[in-house]
Amino acid sequence: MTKKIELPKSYAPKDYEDALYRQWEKSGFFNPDKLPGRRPDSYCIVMPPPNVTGVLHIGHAVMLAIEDLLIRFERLRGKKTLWLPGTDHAAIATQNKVEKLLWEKEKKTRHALGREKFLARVKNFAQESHDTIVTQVKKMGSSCDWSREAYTLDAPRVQAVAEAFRRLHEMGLIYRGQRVVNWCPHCQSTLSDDEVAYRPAKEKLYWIKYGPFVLATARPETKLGDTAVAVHPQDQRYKKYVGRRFKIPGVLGEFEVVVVADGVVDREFGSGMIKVTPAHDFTDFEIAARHGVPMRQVIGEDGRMMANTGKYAGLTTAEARAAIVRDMEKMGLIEKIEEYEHNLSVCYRCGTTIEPLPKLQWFIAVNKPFTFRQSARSPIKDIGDGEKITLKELMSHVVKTGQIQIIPDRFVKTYFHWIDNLRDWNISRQIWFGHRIPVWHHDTCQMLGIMDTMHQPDTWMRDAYVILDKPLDEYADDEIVYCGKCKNGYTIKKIKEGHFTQDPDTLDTWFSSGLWTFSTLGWPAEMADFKNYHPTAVLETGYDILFFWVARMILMSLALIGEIPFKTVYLHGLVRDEQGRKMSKSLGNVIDPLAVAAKYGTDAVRLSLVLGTTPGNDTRLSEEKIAGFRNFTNKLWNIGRFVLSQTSISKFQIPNSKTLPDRWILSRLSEVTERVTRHLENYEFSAAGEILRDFTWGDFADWYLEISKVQKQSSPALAKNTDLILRHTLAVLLKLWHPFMPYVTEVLWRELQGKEGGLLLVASWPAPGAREARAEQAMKNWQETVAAIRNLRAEYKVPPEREVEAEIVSAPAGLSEELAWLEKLSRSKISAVKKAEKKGQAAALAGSMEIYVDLAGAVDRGRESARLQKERESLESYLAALEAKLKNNDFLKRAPSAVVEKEKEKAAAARDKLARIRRELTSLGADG
RNA sequence: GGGCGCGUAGCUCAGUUGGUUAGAGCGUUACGUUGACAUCGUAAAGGUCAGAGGUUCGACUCCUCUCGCGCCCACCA
Repeated sequence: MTKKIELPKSYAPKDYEDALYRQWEKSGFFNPDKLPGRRPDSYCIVMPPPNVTGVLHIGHAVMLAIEDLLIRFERLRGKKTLWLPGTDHAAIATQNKVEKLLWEKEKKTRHALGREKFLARVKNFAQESHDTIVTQVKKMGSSCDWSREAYTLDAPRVQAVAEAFRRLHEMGLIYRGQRVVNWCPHCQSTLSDDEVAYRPAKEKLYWIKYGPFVLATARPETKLGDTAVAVHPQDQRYKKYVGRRFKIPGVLGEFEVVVVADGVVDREFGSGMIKVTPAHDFTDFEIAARHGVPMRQVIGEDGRMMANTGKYAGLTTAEARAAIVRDMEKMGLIEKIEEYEHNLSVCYRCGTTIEPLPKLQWFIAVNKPFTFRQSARSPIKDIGDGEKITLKELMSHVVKTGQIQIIPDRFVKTYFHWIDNLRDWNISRQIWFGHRIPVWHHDTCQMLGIMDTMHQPDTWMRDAYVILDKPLDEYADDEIVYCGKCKNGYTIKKIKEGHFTQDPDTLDTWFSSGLWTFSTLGWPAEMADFKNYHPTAVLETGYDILFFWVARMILMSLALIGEIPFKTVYLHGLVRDEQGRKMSKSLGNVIDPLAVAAKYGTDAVRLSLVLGTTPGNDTRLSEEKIAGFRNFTNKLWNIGRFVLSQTSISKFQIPNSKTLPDRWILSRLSEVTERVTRHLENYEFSAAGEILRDFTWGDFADWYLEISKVQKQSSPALAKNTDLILRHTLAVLLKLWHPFMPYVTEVLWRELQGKEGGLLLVASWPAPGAREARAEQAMKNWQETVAAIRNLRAEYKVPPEREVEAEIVSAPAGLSEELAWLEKLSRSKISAVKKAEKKGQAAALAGSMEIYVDLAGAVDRGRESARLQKERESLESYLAALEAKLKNNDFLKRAPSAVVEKEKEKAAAARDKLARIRRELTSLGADG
């Protein structure tokens, strides 16, 4: 016998959460190596690393809730589970943040501070931000293994990045090239295509006289960099000009262009002819490349006109545009100006208009075949080791063949579409914070390249370097490296003496996060973790970074280790406010997950983010919703409180002798266990949670708990058995709920099991027991009986304290055994009769039973008959529909026989019920 | 310009291979403090599943079109 336990009346999360988390952490069970029992199967999720730019937001909370749910589920199922946490240095985002702070507080730019000092500031900021985030991740109850925590910019990851760069370069996938890139004049950096956002803007379209032609342009200032004119190859109007050169009068005098024919030109837009500015437009750059047209850069990295633009030099592009238009008008070169709307390319971080510029950059080639190397233990299906293939082909292959599954699957299409449009990935960034590109340029060759500007400097310069994949002082002085251009060997000593200069650029932040699934597991070293956990099981993240991140991880993993990074991608939706707007600080509609967790409990917040949501769809969150789930955690708490305070045995066995309600609740529990398990396996978290909630609140609390009160008063033996069922059901429920709401379940588990019971965290997932269909059906009838009596009571406003008398006609066998609880729950005195004896009773139907409730003269006959007539009508139309269906030969002939049978049964039941209602009505009429 | 998603009860959303008299929570209404829980209980009202066609014995579910909302991608200068 254990002593009865007293718990507070309502659940106060803050009294338990922190202590429990510490207890979990201390137990060591977050670390898969310390989990108890034999665990042959590994299961690993690497956490999408939050940026060290600030604090945790509600999006992180969704990510943590779902991943912790998966991890706890699989841990309970006996897998060796690793959830590997970490943070992301988020290069541009973090640098911008610190630059902004620096400017606000000290009115200094990063250049005023200098690279080293500035980086020290960023490092401090990142550290503080990291510490906050870790505390917050813990607050959410995340059961991740902190002993393996990683950071995208810590020493092991720096090593992995350098190694990855060197290997990809060796494979011929990384190259240096002169290309027009997205340049943000504010961030002073290039951006990848995905970092460009679009903003609709009203702009002017200038129709200009262009030598013998007229054409339309939105950017007259780029005329200074024009080197060609392009038309559509099939355009009859201009065919005769193709290949010819023309002198074009301009604001700085005449210049020469060549007319080329290219398919990208739209004959319908403008005059069907475009001016080509290879240095400042992506399309133009490609046209120029296809036709060997020279390039002339006129806009600099500061977003201003360069020295070669005469009197316009130094003006911003906007100023230059105004000035040039004015000058052209004077020269009579402007034909007309139209208004039109189009999408302006802007920096997704700061909103500044993008300037396309030519720059020497590092790229990853996605369309270049390379020699694919398979992983020995987890090879990619249907691809041979050593096969020549492009990254694009590989990336679509693994998704097309289902080796990587994306949930929800509609994103597969989006993924393919993205791949189809993918261009070489620009990985250089002209910012300071991040992974420095591990390349040292050979100064002599660089000089020769620059002197050779008349030719193509980039082809010369792009090979003039060595790659050093570790810090300079880790090399021996006499080690020799070779310049890729002059092919001469140089000692490290020479490099130290300053004959080489390190590339000033850093890598795109997605380069390092692309390695995340394996750089966190020890790669490039062949560590046990890497062998045990790669490929990882699931990558869970928001659909908004499918391209940025998910696709990059697939790319890196395939190229570098010949494996998929994860088997399943689960994409959650974005959390919006109750009006469906994005949460943002400026709108003031953000819900801070930690604030609401403090107010309503972490479990409630987690439930509100998981239930009522579907993958890939945005959800609306309100405090009311969270409060609703707080109510539920309290409900569970009180269920636990009741069981704990009412039961006085500590055993967990199911008794041999069981009542109908006992058999019913166990059967239902089996069904729930089975369905919840299946839904969780299928990533249907919401469905699993709803089934559990309905069972917990409905079947268990509303019915079984109430029935148990009656059973416990019946006999000592029955009371003991009831206790066993109560404790068993609660124990199973706590396990099933644990992945959703770890805290309250762990507290109740401790109270239920005592110290010897161990932590719920590492308990075992329940296996469904046997189902008892007959018990479920019988119970359903009795529940309907209770509901029918309650219904009539409510209808006639019988005060709750008053007991009524009820007669049941054609009650099935077994009524006497259930009588006690039926009477208690319906607050009635029930007797079985052959035929209703008393007058003035209200009637209802439950299953095959007819129930009469004596309302002691309170029955309003008119109302009673109106009620029955209403029921009759709906039943009649229902039956009519069924009968029509059953008369339909096509239905009988074509529908599966099981369906036909089912419809027949329904019709029979309806007919029976209808007959009885009609009887009621006549008796009601006869009485009057 | 392409592509995707959404439109189901007043609100937020479920609805798993087409076969229920279409469900839940919140809200509303009525009654209620019966020793776990008022962060609660019992019961009720509330939907021509955006609209129009089509396929089918049968459509919330599949197809086509229309309307409304949202998102993503794109080299119309």
